[in-house]
This record gives sequence, C-alpha cells and structure tokens, in this order.
Amino acid sequence: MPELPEVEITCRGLAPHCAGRRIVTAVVRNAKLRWPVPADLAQQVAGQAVLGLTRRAKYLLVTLQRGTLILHLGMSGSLRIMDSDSPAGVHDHVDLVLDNGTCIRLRDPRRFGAVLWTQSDVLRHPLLENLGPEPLSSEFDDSYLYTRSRGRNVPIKTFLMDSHMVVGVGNIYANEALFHAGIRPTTSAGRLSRVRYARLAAAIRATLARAIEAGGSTLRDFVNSAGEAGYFQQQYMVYGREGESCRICAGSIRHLRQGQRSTFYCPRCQT
DNA sequence: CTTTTGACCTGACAGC
DNA sequence: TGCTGTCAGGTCAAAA
Repeated sequence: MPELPEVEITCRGLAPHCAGRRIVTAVVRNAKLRWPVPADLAQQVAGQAVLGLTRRAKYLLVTLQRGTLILHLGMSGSLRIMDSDSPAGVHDHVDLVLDNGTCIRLRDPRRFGAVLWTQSDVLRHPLLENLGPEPLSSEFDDSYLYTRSRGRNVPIKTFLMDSHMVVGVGNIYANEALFHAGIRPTTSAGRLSRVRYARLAAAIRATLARAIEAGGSTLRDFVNSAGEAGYFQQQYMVYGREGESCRICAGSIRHLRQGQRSTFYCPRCQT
C-alpha cells in the first residue's frame, strides 16, 4: 500500500490518536521484519509519552521522551488504531499499546516493513542520514535534479526511484509523473535538459500532492477502518494500463521492465 | 564512484 | 481442486 501519499495519510490519521498519550508497552508477536525488531522494545518504550508523529521519506517517526521509534511499512504494511484487546490476525506483528486501551497495530503480510528504536538523533540514523530531499520541499527543484543527474547514465525512472536522489517516489508515481512530464522512462538521466527537469519536478510535486488530497478524502478513516477502499479507484494515466488507450492521444500504452519493476508509458506523449 | 543483481517474504491470480 | 509460475506499492547489500 505505501507510497509517500499513503504514509503521509497514515501519519495524519494516527496523530490525533497518539496526541497526549503514553505508551504502556509494546507487544511483538513476530520480530522477523526487514530487520529484527529490537528484543527489548517493550522495556525501551514503556511509560514514555508520545511527543510527536512525523514522516521522513516513507518512514514514520514516533518521537518519545527518550528516543524515537522508526516505522516503515515496506510493500504490504499498514498501521491502524485498534482496541488493544481485539484479537490479532496472523500478520499483526507489533502493537504499540497506549494508555487509553487502544494500540497502534502493525499488520504486514510480507514483512518487508520495519520497527526500529534509536536514542540518538533520528535524522542521523544510517537509514535516514543519506536520503535525498522531500519532493514537496523547496529544495527539490529543476536545479537540484539537473545538478545531481549530470554524469549519470541510469534511466530517468530508475534515477527518480533512488531514495538518495529524492525520497517518496515509488513505482506508481514514478510512472505517473513521467507521463505528466512527457518524458520517456528510459531516457538517460544525465541527458535531460534543465527545462525538462523543471517540468518533471512540477509533475512529481503535483502528482504526489493530488494523491495526498485523494487519500485525504477517500481514506479519511484509513487508520480506523478495515480497508483502503477507494484509493485504487483513482484514474491512473499509465500505471497498470498496458494495451489500453492513452487518455490524451488514444495511443496504446506500453509496458516494459526496468530493473525488476514494471514501467508503463505512452510512446506518443512521452518522448 | 556507478550500475546491476539478488535478497528478504506472503498472497493473489493465471494457466495447466 | 491443486499445482506451478509470475507478479506485487520497497530498498538495502553485495557484486560487477
């Protein structure tokens, strides 16, 4: 489920449920996630007030009094507010139990997600310190992309999905943003002009912002509810539309594989 | 340094 | 029905 917009929506959805709360304990049913969940997680977090909930890239950061929880949803993770005594499903691996009888429950079938704990400056954590800028920040613009891409021969889509270049652009939004920018996903990143990067930066910002808005309206109860209904009903321009007709030129959408990820594009609109 | 490949996991689905 | 193969929203680590 999680590209940047969904992590952002999750963050916004959880925040009011955490505000002013204290963590009573942590329940770890399965510690085998992307990295092992710290064995002493419960002792580390017990009794601490939740001071804030923020997002950096696709990481959710739960600021406690004496450290920070780093949560990642991987490919299949979700976080929901539940009654702490409600029965856990097979893929409900971790609960952060709050002092009002609720918990934040991590469900993650594929277990590519993560729950980590640090007592140091979280932004200096090895997983976070070398990340690129947030795509919705002012730092992310044509000049940034143009400068960082010089000398790079990777396809622009691969370049965009590299979190050390810019965070939060997953496979769906890389495809969609390149369509909106009129750029062929296979183009070498180092050969794109500044003008084309200006169009691309704008397309990325607009695509992500629109998705967050859509998530905000269709997933308002995401954190509390049973599902993510509505999110996928949005109209993609290219993603998953192989062989269907382009919504702009009516040409046939093509599919190819870059790395091990699916790429979709319109050969007429994207040059 | 850059680029490519493999790895981690489960579930859904197509085709036989 | 049941098996096999493929694919899925991420991203690190190792190899080339």
